[in-house]
Amino acid sequence: MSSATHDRDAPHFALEAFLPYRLSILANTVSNAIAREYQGRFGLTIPEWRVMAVLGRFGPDVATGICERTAMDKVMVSRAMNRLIDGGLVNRSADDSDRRRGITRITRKGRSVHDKIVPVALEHERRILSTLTTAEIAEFDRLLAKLQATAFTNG
Amino acid sequence: MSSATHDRDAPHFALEAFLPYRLSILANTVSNAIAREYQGRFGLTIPEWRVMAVLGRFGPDVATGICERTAMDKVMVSRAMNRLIDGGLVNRSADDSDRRRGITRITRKGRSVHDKIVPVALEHERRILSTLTTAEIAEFDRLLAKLQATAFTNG
DNA sequence: ATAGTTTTGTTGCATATGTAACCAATTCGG
DNA sequence: CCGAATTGGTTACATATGCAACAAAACTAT
Repeated sequence: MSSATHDRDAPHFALEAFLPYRLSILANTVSNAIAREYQGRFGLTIPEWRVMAVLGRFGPDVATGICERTAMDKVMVSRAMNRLIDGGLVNRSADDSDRRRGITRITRKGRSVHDKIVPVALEHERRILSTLTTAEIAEFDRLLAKLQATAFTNG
Repeated sequence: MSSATHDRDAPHFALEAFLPYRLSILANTVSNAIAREYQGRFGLTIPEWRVMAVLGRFGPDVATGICERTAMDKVMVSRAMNRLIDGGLVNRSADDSDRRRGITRITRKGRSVHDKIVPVALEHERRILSTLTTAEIAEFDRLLAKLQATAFTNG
């Protein structure tokens, strides 16, 4: 039978139910909202914020270390760090024992910005998750981790 | 006490546990894998594929309609459609009752490509979800929908 | 020592994407 | 009807991003 959906023996495909599509939409919606907020209130992009978050938590590190902890490639990290240096939020000094490496550390100003963003970020997360019960949050967390593990394995 | 994590009274923030970060990583991992596959096997980008999917399912439509059904903005849709026209997968004819509107329809060639991609897409989705049980898939689906609903509301 | 390889990070180029300006067709208000 | 606002879609420009080539430093192994 010929229905409103235009299929003559065609395989049926519903984009709006397709997991990669839905994941992409949700992640982009969330990311864009956060990006606008960080940009507006702190003048930071998301890559910059990720670098700040890692430096703020783990202390001085080299670009390669930041790459691993942020899942960003080295080009993105390099550019984000250079913008942060321009803004005076971090500084970099050569590692004397290996002068290819530049050790980046957060500045006092950077620490101050970092400490202002963290509560905003956590509040944002809380707001997103506020639609779920505690049990649902835990479950979503668990499923996300499971998916992430296999996504990386296959990719 | 001063631990390995570099915090002196600083708010603690764990990037790897931050939901927006995790969502972004997972969505990008999945999207990139799919994008490579569609590009390699069918020469389509993801925006192009979304347009094809909607035309294939709902039949001829105008760009504005495609925008709504794909959650892409009109610039992206315009560009994707023009590339599809260049490739001969869709064609466009002016709507005589409103000559601003261009009605896009899938061609025979486009339909053939569409019908080849759909099983590949579904198989990809199946593989991603293969780590979850049926019940978990249903639950993840439900939670995703809940999150999506509020994300759009707030955003 | 020294040539070849690996590591670290940057730069160049090509592509992707969003915002805003824009053009053309249509509708709306009087 | 006619000028103003609206709508459908494209183009221009500014950014963002990924890949590959690169330069410099440091290893490796003879």
